[in-house]
Amino acid sequence: MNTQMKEKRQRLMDVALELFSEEGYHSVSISRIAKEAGMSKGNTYNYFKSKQDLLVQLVLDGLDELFQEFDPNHDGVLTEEEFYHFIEKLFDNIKARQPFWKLMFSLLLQPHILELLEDDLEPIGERSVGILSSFFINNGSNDPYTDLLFFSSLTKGAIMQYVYSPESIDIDKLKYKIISYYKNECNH
Amino acid sequence: MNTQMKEKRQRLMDVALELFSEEGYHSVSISRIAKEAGMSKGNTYNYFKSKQDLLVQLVLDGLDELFQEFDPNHDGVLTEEEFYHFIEKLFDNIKARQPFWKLMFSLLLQPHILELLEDDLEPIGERSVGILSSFFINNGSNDPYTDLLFFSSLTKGAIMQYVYSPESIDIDKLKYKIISYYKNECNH
Amino acid sequence: MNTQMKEKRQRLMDVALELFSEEGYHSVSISRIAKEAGMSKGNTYNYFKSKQDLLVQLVLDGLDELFQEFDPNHDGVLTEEEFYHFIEKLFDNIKARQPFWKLMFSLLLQPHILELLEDDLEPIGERSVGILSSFFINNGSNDPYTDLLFFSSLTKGAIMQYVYSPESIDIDKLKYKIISYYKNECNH
Amino acid sequence: MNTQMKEKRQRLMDVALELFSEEGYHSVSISRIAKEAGMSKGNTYNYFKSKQDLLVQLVLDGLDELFQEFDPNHDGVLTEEEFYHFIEKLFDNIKARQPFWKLMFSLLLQPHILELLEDDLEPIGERSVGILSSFFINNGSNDPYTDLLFFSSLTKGAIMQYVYSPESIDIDKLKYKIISYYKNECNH
DNA sequence: TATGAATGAGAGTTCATTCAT
DNA sequence: AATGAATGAACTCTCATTCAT
Repeated sequence: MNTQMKEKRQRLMDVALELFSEEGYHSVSISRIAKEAGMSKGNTYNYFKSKQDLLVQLVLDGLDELFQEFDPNHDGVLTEEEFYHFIEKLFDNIKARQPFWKLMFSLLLQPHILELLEDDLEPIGERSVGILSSFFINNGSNDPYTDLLFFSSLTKGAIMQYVYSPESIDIDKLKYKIISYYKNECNH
Repeated sequence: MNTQMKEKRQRLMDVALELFSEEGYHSVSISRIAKEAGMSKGNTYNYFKSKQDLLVQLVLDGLDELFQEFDPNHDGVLTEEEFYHFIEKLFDNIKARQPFWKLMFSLLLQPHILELLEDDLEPIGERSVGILSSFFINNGSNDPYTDLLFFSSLTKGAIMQYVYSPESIDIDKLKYKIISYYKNECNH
Repeated sequence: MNTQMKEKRQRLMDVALELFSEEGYHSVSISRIAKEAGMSKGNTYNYFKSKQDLLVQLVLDGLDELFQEFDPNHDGVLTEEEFYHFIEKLFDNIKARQPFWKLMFSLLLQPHILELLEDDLEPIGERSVGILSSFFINNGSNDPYTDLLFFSSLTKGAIMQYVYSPESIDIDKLKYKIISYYKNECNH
Repeated sequence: MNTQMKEKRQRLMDVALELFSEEGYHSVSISRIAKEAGMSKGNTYNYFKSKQDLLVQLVLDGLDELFQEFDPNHDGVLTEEEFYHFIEKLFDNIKARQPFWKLMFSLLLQPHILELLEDDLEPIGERSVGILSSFFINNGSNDPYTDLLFFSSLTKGAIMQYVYSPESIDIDKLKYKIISYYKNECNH
């Protein structure tokens, strides 16, 4: 695949991400995506073998980008400092890639679509669970599983509120409160 | 509307809630709902004047039930005890009415659908914001807005995780951790 | 059929005539007619065996009324005075029974519906042709057929214009002009 | 739009004109038109964006053709000779384009459909009224409005009779009688 | 006689996908 | 690689008609 094709493929994905996240997967037609990406309906099938495939690639690409940013490339052990840094980066990422997160969250609630991604999402989930559990254990938790649940509730809820109505949320204050919660030794 | 009709109407709503929440509003056709409810497609229009109307009734009915459980019929002031009680009841409700919450959350991420319900949801939202803000202020918060965000992130995230995969979540432990977080005087 | 039934039947026909003529046969549903006549959808089938039957009865009834008014009960010979009187009465009738004429004219252009009425309409047509042809012959016409065409064009066109937009037509002036045309000896 | 597409579009319009005029707009379905035009139902929507649009295009196209034939490109003043010529051409047109006139007349009696075309038809009507009124005034009429009504009744009635049953009408004789009526100085 | 729930066929329309060009 | 006409299945919704009550 040459440069020009890659560009077109990327343009399709950009447009699709924007539209899917704003209007929903089912409400956006292939011809609309094609038109807004400046190409013909039929030609999209040279880049993605179906509408669903486009969605899946979208998510996989998004997850890849996420990895590149978050993959600590280390032994899977999080220091306290790295944990705070992780939170900071997570919130930065949400702000920077709002449409992607919006799409992901809307898919989360539609298991039938999500099943297509299961194989790709599972290792990510497991790895995160592992790393964070270890972190909580290392920090003296006697119920790391629940601590993990609490943490992921907090972050998922924060993300959801932000992608749903970013203008009415002061996401930075929320982030600081979350960080300060974990810094507060009461919780150790 | 006699008993038999009420039953059929209810059956339609039950089926629709189940399917909408599992597969998404757009993926479920009226004919499918009709078939699973054991009647003809056309007949559903004797009960709901459109597919959208069915969705709206579903949500409004669900919210009504919610009110009956939560509307404390009081002055809008929450004591600490009532606040914990509220959390308890909220989690009970989520467990008891998982499909409804799943539907609500999937709608939350589809603004175009949500707009239909805006008028009904807004007063609820505003009321909750008012009551909870007052509570945080009364309990010594100097940033009730962020406290509210933190609280609603926690609960929304918890709900989302639970409705997405109830079998992999120990929702009770999470609930206790949330309650104990607020009981812990560190946060006062 | 007792009095009450006749009344209901008549009410249905009145409502149907009004609606069909204003909105068109296909645009008006049986349930709408039933509702506006103050009865149930199903019950209309005790009075007319189908929607089409209702239409046909409507037209036949209307034609009957027309007969009663126009049937000269004489030998089929029109004097000049009777001819002018006929025109006068025709225009009176159009003004008095505008919906009926509107319906008739809209059916005229839909042969497939009209075919159902062919048997009933044919004798009327033939009789009129006969009487009017004789009249034109008696008055010195050497092409009674064309005179008849001219006359029926005039009257049909006048009716059509009137039923289509009665408020923008001074039908009386038109009537007088038509009569005076035939009184004017130039045309003999 | 290339030649082949133009042909198919034209074929659709031809079929639709034939069917609409014979059976009425509401009685003819898009699938029927598609089938008789030899294409799939869905494909018709590549040529017309709705059934209504097809109808409107049909009428507008027909009116355009009419204009090309009738628009004298002059100052709006009709000489006597031009007036007779206009009648001749009108009757020629009716013979040549019977289905179009049949459709137009059937629409005339269905106000709800006609409203769609009001904006396009109004200027034509007004222009005709103006030109013909002037003609009657110039020819010594002291009631041009009624003369106009008389004239348009005659022509409308003639057209209607012809499109309704062309085989039973000698339209040429009727035309000559109309012309000779206006030539006859009695009417001056 | 009267009701209106129920049916089933069919309407207009959309759209993912294919395919000839 | 690129186009968009063409397909066919599916969609929401309507309505004449029937039938149990």
